[in-house]
Amino acid sequence: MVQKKIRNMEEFAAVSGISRPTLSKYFNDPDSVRRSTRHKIELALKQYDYRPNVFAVNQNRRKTKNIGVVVPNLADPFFSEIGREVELACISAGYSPILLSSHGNPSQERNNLESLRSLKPAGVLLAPFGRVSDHAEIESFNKDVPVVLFDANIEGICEAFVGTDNFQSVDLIVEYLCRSGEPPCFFEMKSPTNPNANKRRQAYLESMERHGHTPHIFQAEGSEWNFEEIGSAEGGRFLSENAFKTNTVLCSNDRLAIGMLSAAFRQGRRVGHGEGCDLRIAGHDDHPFSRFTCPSLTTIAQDYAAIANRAVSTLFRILDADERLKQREETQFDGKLVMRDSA
Amino acid sequence: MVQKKIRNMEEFAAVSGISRPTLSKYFNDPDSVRRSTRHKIELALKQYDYRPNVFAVNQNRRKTKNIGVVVPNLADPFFSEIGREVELACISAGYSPILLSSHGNPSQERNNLESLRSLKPAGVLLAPFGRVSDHAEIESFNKDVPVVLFDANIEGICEAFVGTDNFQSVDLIVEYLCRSGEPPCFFEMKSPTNPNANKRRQAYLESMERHGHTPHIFQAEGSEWNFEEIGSAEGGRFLSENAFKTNTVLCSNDRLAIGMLSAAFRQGRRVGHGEGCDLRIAGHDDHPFSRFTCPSLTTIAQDYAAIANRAVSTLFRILDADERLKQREETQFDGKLVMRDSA
DNA sequence: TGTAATTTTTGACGCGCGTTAAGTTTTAAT
DNA sequence: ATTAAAACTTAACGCGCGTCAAAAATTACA
Repeated sequence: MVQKKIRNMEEFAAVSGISRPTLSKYFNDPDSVRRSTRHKIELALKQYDYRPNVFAVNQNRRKTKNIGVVVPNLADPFFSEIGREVELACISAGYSPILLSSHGNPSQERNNLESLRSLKPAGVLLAPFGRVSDHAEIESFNKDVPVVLFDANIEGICEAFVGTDNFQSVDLIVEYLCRSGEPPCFFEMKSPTNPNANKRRQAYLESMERHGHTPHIFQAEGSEWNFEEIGSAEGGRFLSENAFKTNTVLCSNDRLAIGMLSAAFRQGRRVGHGEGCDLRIAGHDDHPFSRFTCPSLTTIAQDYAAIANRAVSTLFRILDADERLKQREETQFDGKLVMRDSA
Repeated sequence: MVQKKIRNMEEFAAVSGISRPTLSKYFNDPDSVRRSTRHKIELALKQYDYRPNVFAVNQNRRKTKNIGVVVPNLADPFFSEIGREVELACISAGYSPILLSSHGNPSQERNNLESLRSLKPAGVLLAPFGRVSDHAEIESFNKDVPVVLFDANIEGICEAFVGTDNFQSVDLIVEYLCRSGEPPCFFEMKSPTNPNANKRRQAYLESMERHGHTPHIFQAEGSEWNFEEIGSAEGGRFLSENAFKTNTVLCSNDRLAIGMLSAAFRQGRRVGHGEGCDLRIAGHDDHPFSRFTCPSLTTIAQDYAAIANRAVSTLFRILDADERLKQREETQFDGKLVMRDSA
């Protein structure tokens, strides 16, 4: 069944017996044509595999069916996971996601937005760096294309933010740690670019106060993305110097915790809450590898799927209504405590 | 300095004093115009930030400046690393990489190639699943768009393949393990889809024979992408049953090894080559997390950058010459032994 | 300074599709 | 059967740029 190759919509109109404007309507929205013509078209589509030329289609449209998805670093499994969820949600809504990683480089974030501009996306889902992001650029971008932030919030910018409630989640694990042993110290990066890190520190301070304990914060030098390395080197240093005031350390995120666990192992420390253990380490994020650390890492699980879906649905609400939200929305999902062996 | 917004090349021609066809030539290849006009254009570009409309540009071109990059699973750090290297190499060559992940799903690999078709890419860099890839589809795709395979080879298909020489790398680590202790058993998935896995098994068999030892292969059930889980569950079972014939296990890849290390830890086994250790575990790939396992993982490092750069340069050689290679090329880089604490 | 080679300009057509306006057919309802 | 609404067809224009041919301008070289 060798069919004549269809070169354009004109030719497809000829073989399908449907006029070109109607076909154009159909490809724009299959439900916008009469049921019977839709059947005719789809029958013809099976015989002759024709697809509208993507570039010609988008040339005239002011908005495309593209959704930009920008994450700070795909090498971080957290973002590859949530990026995937977001991608899937976009596809099932009939949009084409374009996933861009900023490779841990804030200036790349600007580049990515810049390239997205020329792709005329209908909307953008952005997980920003935070403090080091180009706020002005993002704000200006949002004027042209609706942007929904996820994971990391930038106060007052863009249409909406979807993430995890760090105050709830940190309080949850602090409460658990206090209840089940010595109150935790807090281990983090010295100058985190990520706003979540700042919130977690704040949440730790408030939570400790609420539970009537003295907070102890330990900060690691370094500003790169190699958190494991930093957790291992700096966390290991604190450990070997016996700097921590209690036998329990809450790390600002799992990657730091993974590094610290490796340092603890090297130093022969017994980590965990069981018999013969003298150190407890906990994290935050439920990193895909946290189940396989030694010992497995007690942490907070963020609801990846919920965050991704809410971010996407919020964006689509804007796109469907074809107007911006009356008011900026912030959604924060609860984290869940994942009790494993390390604390 | 509020400049009039430029809407198209016509208007930019007006304000820059250069004719539209010359501008078109310039944007196609800046070196194709006279030096002085190039300067004029670039001067004007700084004043009025104009960019050619991507869609209009690509509508008429049969080939675009897009390069498709397809990897089986971005959630695997190996692929996010190598994907990044490939992206950077494309950008520095003036192309626009489009990174697509198949999310561990072979049928998604076909979908990705299908979507790429409509983007008329100049070339594609594909890390295929291997056995479960749609060979016919890939071969047919390669007829329209030159494809260079990397990481995983499919015999005789596409223009070229770039990867690691598994026979060299496995021999290297087998030799090391034999020299420094008991000869290794081999732990792998029962029905790996990845051709590298099969080569590594074969390489293990040959290497053991060469060194005069009896090979022992242990295979885990399961066919998913959660290698750590499988390594932990199945590898842990073999460990607890004392199934391994020697005290040394070479895992087919680091992710299996990471899982097995966690199982060994749970069982209280002392892993390593030092005093008081009764088990050695080694991996392959130098996964980003292998430095932070407990103990740190002895493994084989693949030369990510070399593979990525060679794959990209091979593709560009085809694009520049505008003709296919006379003969299919295969390049295999040597792996390097990374000695850490686990073996 | 003259001539040839190179580069640019002018003018025009085409790509494939979105979109509109006016006319025609089909459908649903009276 | 009558009528209005809904859906479709026909014809045509425009989008922004690639590309071509012929004419004009610039450069290189002797």
